[in-house]
Amino acid sequence: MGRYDSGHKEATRQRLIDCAGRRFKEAGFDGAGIAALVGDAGLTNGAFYGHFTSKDDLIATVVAQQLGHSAAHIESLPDGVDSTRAFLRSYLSTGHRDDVAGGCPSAALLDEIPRRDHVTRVAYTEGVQSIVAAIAARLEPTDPSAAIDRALGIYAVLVASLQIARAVTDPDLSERVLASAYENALALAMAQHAVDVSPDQKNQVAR
Amino acid sequence: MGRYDSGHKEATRQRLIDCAGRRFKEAGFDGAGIAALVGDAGLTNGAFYGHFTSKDDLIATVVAQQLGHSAAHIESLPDGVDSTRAFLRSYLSTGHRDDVAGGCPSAALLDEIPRRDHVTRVAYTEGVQSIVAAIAARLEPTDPSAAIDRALGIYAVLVASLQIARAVTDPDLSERVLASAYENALALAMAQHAVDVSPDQKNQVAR
DNA sequence: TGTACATCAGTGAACGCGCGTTCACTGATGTAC
DNA sequence: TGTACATCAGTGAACGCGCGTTCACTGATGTAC
Repeated sequence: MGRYDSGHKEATRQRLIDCAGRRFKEAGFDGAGIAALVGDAGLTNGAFYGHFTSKDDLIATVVAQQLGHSAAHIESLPDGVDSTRAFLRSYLSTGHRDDVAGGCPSAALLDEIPRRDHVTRVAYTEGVQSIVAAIAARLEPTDPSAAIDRALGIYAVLVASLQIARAVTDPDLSERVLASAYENALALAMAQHAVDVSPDQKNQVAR
Repeated sequence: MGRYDSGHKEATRQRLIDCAGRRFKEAGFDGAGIAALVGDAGLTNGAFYGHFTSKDDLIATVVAQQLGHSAAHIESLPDGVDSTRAFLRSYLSTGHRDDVAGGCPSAALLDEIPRRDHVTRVAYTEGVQSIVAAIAARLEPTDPSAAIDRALGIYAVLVASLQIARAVTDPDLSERVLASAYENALALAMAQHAVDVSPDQKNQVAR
């Protein structure tokens, strides 16, 4: 046996993943260097390769865990409309907007995912499916398939609105983006689709 | 006078901006190098600094133009619901999904904007306002302020759905994301908000 | 109990590489006389 | 008409720098005998 008790290396690895999550969300995958995030975890750069085979390996691991946290958070929420409202409020709060490092991984990193390797994209795919399923489970499950479709729309509104609220320099506009996203997400969550076209009409539109 | 006719330098500058737009959307601001994009425009790297003071200067210029193109495109659309539907269809098409370099700048770059300098963020802010105003102008303008709120939601659904459709490895899921985004965007475009809460109720929710 | 050795998480200097940026230079053209 | 010079968009080698990655080494501990 070595100098450290069992579980020590695993704990260090987890610390690296958590620090990397914060750094990646703050600076992007390209913008966050190994030396910096390994320093956050209280190590020096050489230690990194005892835990991960490459930066891409770390990225895939971080993406899987971060999206897993999102899904687990939504699943842990109590049932009911009030709880759903509270979730939308907190997701679209200025606190969340201003906490990129600790916030939603999709809002911080989504458009960089398509540029990453296959393992990372698979991790993201599975994560999104879990999150959307968790949102769908909160909607009236009369039609599970329709609930997934609405959940996708809600997640899209949340993610892009947070992205826009963060990108924009005008504070009033930023708050308006968050406020209108709340209304729009709630509309998708509560309402049946106002436009309920028949399959025939759908095909006409698709043409 | 020099060796080139008047307008030559301006044309070269525009060529650099266009090539940079494609490269940035493909590889991200960090991932696209000056040498590569200057090569696309048929020049060598030293020529760059005759046109821009820095890479950040180029980025701000590209962001302003790219979002300007988005707004101009929407403004150029004919009036009417059918035209709106056609726009949503084409934005959410697999063709657009697979053409990152030629497609929507927000879908490709949004979450990198908050990390860029102030000039770039101001350019983005103004661009988003134009785009949202152009979308709002297509909605029944009974209440202009409410139209802006719905337009923000529509833009959010479009952008994030395209991002997700690009990130995901499962082709069926990718197409479903696009299809459900169409339904959700249309619902926001056509319907009055199903949940039309009074100010009092709003405050209760906000608590 | 004491000594020699194995283990292994972490160290830190060094590597090649590509980046953004600089700068002395080129060379085709227009202008001055 | 001919020659010398100014202009200026573009060239291409070079710069310092930080990146991801490698690797010989350290040193605190457990094990063997």
